[in-house]
Amino acid sequence: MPARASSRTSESSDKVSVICRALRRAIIEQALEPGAKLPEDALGERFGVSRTIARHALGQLAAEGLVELRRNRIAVVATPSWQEARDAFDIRIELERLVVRQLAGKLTKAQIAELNAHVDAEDRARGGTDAVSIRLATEFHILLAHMTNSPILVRYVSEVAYRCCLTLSLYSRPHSTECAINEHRAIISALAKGDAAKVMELMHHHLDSVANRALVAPTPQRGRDLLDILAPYADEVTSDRVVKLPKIARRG
Amino acid sequence: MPARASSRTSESSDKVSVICRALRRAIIEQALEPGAKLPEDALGERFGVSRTIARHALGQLAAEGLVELRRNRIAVVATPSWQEARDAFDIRIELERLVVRQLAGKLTKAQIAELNAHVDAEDRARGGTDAVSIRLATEFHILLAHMTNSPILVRYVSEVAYRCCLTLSLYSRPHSTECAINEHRAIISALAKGDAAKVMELMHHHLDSVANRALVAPTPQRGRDLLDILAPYADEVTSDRVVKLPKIARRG
DNA sequence: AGCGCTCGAATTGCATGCAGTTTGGGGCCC
DNA sequence: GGGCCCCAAACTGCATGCAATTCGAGCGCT
Repeated sequence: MPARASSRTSESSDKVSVICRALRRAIIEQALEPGAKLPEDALGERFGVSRTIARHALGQLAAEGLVELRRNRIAVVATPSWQEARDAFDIRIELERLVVRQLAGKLTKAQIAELNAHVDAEDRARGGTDAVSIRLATEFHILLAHMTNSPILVRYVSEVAYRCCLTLSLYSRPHSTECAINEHRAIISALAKGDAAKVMELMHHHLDSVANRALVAPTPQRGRDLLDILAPYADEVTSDRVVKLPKIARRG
Repeated sequence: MPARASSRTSESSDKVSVICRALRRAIIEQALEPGAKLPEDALGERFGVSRTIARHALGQLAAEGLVELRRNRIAVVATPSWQEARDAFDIRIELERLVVRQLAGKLTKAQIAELNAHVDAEDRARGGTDAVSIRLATEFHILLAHMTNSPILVRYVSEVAYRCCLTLSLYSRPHSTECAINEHRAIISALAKGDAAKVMELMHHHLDSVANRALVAPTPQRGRDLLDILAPYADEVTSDRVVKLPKIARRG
């Protein structure tokens, strides 16, 4: 059985979804950096909708972990901690091993062609900006997930992949896409051969090496992170006894 | 290292979150059955808020997969297909294996006591309704996830566990909680011993057996599912050429 | 100059109103 | 009697308005 029927994965075509998609893309391409402010008015005006819609979109993005929402405060692009980034990658590894396990030996010729075409596109994009390369690499993984025809799996892989994208932009240095592309090709060929164990191992190694290249060290908190450093220590105060930190961290 | 600092997992205390929690619970306790209608007005009135808020809550729940939202139509409690249920369990197995792998040998005495206390509560609830038993069993798994202190993992495990809860209520028969409780105890003791491989195996078997007990067969589509049966066949039409099905399926 | 304080502008939280769509029931025709 | 159509009621999609809160620039004090 090559595939189940394709299924509507919510996210239809109402205005909220459109804005979500636009923002998601802007975030993973780093047009919007982590910490960037997202006022409802501004979004609404930019996309030609009311605050209500913009607000709703921010809610969805927050549920996906791409945006941070604090009561009465301007929404900002999420700034995952190093630990959260590591957690995301750990989850991603398990999910994507599941993806390729389900897919091994089950792909049609057309699907394999589609995957190869995508990697070709990645190849062509090597001259372009890092952001586009990263986006394409991420979309390769999402394309794989789609081929399982499991809407739930698609959703989780997409979400966690986007989150990883986000952390890459935070903690990663230059980023060599070369080997990633080769690894993608290796995965495709192992999938075609139908060697489930092999392809799971390849995927595991692929993601692990991406993670390790990116999340180099428990990074001595570069930049804005003073608040994060202090957060654990302030964590025992009850939520109403909020510690008013002195103004240290500059804001985006 | 027993634990990282506890972290705010969104879902603070605004009205939207309150409604989400209430509905979530109502759904997993089957007070609201799959297919039940959720009109914005009614929710708003019941919870003393405006439609805006109710609507937003429904949006969140839809993102979690507990509610189905179709444009211009009343929201309904999700009715996962058998295949979706199976997919959810597959994902859940991988995620929870990750949970116990991270937890094995890392739990404090206090945490083990907390787990045991929870299972005791499950035990005491055996006389009560099925719905409560199922909820408690689910909450055991979520409690485990919390102990990893990985907010992302907590979120995914919670979501997928709730989804499984929902499918249990759809496809499962009487449900014997006995063995589940014993399996929970076995997992706790293996966690305490720190045998990661063993506990992963236990968790895998536990969830697999719950799934198999529940999702007995590719169920010959009992009840409402005529539309689902036909869906794949209608799937090649483009979205504007919608096939108008004759009025067959009665609605909730 | 540096620090804190205050107050207007910016922004969010939420309710309400209006327009467009869906729903379902009653009447009409066969 | 059964099927079809039409229409009012129900409901959603979305914008706007108002109150409450936060933000941040400027002012005065040290």
